[in-house]
Amino acid sequence: MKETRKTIQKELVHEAVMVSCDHPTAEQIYDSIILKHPTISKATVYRNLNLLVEDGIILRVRVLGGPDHFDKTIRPHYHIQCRVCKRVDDIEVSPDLGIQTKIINAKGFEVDSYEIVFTGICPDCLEKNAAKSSEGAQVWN
Amino acid sequence: MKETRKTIQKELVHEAVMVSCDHPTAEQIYDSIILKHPTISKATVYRNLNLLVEDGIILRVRVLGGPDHFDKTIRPHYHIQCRVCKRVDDIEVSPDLGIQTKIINAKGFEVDSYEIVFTGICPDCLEKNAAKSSEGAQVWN
DNA sequence: GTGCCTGCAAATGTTTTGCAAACCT
DNA sequence: AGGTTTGCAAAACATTTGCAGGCAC
Repeated sequence: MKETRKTIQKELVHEAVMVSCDHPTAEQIYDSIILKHPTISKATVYRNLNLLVEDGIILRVRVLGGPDHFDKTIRPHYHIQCRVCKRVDDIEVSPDLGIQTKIINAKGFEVDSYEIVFTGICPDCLEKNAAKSSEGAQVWN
Repeated sequence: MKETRKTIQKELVHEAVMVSCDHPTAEQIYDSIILKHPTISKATVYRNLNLLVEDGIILRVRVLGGPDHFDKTIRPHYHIQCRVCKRVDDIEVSPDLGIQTKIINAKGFEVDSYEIVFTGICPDCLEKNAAKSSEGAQVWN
């Protein structure tokens, strides 16, 4: 059994994720910590995020083609990323998808999990586009 | 309308994807081409893969936490990645998941797409583990 | 001949790692 | 004291980009 020590840095990283309302990236977590504790290094933030994920205290949200985000909510749920501003948010699917691994023809694979990442446009960016397009500008395609 | 020229390199990249039985990464495509055409550069492989994806000739398969894979099969389908050897394979889901974007409570997001990536263990790695564990070794947890 | 495409090297962005010093228990 | 953790810098990894020369049309 590996010993785990309590350090200020570990506490700060944990706190930063717990306090966040969105789903911050390692970079954003680093930026928020450095305001109060300017000597912390980015490597330490990454190391502690990995420890917290391993211990099941926080969730790693991988998105396609960008940095990982982190989530204080452990309960199983899905995520959506805005394709304009890259923000990640939780998503509830109703009714539950109920993907049964046994109904999957997996070519002999033993399926243990799946992840769904939705892509869309967030309310803020929808609104910004509505404003912009009324003056003839096309913000995205 | 942007002109598109026919080049040997473009042809080689296209061919390499079409000939593959698995779902190669850019690196693997580069490795296979360089055997017959040793002067091609990796940047050219990446550039041509991007062009082929843009033109809808091949599919980019993004997996979580690793390099992109490429797929000659355009028909919509899902993918599974072996968490041991990282191999990607096609997967058929029956019945169709039928995720309706309108039944999703998306917190005001306009949902336009989703991707599902399954994770599991491929037949080859299952077999290898069976052999190893009979002699007391644990290959993975 | 125009200008897209290539090869090379360097840059980018994200994350990990080697190492010596500092810290926790 | 002994082993962990930190901070820093450098490496690792996947991919993109700037540029000068080459090739397609």
